[in-house]
Amino acid sequence: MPELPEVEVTRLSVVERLRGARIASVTLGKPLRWPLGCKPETLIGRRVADVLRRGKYLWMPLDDAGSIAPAGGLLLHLGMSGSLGFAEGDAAPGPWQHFELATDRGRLRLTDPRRFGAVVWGDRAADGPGSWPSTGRAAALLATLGIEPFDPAFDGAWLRARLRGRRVPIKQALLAGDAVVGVGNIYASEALFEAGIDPRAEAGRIGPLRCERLAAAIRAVLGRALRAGGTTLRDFRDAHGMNGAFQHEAQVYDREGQRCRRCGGVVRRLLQGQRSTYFCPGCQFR
DNA sequence: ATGGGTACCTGTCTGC
DNA sequence: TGCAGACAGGTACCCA
Repeated sequence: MPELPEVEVTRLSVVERLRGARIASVTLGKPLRWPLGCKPETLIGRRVADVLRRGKYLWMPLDDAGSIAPAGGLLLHLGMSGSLGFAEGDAAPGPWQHFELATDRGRLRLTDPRRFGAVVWGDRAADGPGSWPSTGRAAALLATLGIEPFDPAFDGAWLRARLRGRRVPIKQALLAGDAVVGVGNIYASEALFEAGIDPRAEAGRIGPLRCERLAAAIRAVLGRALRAGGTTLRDFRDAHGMNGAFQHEAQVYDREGQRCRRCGGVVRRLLQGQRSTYFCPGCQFR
């Protein structure tokens, strides 16, 4: 579900409350995608130092509280159907709430019906540079990620260099996340529409000018989605329970058979790598 | 190295 | 009404 805008909206909705919160207990429900990777007791008594985002991951570095335990934090992924929220009162966890971090600032819960999400302990060097995980699974998950789309270094030249030689369709290259992060199935279709590029175009054969347009389109679309509070197709909510509104702004996503808002042609759907792609044949070219 | 397919899991909707 | 099948925002992993 959540692509970069939804993850960032989620982050913004929890960061103030969690920053400085002291962990009192950890409760696990059904297994998520990966095991937590540490004993829950390891977390107790530590404070959440911050809530950061990298791609579609959230990273919560923990103060080590002067304990003998290793320095580290929690890496969260919302998968396809995950969302975060704070439990009200003493409500028992719902059937889809598989992780709870009880703190002195409230009880953070991950709700995730499909359980493609994850919460993973990440080690970081106690005196290492920065606060990101340095070893283990959490570090490995972050290691292959591409550039952040809002990084000033991300532009057409960067994109073109990362796509060079790749023969997969551009839509699939964007989803792979090793060139630029955060673009999922919705925003890949939307960005390609905005850039006027056919999703079937060979990634490595897109010229400099069109790469520039695509990089700009990715930033523009993600920015608009962020300002709209993300996209809520079904279950996405931020931690305040707010829906996103970008689905009303989508030009092609989930609009198969409807009129293109730009040219009046008919929006088409096709399958690429088992995922639906939406595009307008009248506005997008190879 | 790249690319294709499979797998994980559950809910919802469509069509027969 | 029941039921099978398709499909859903992600991505690691295995094999060619």
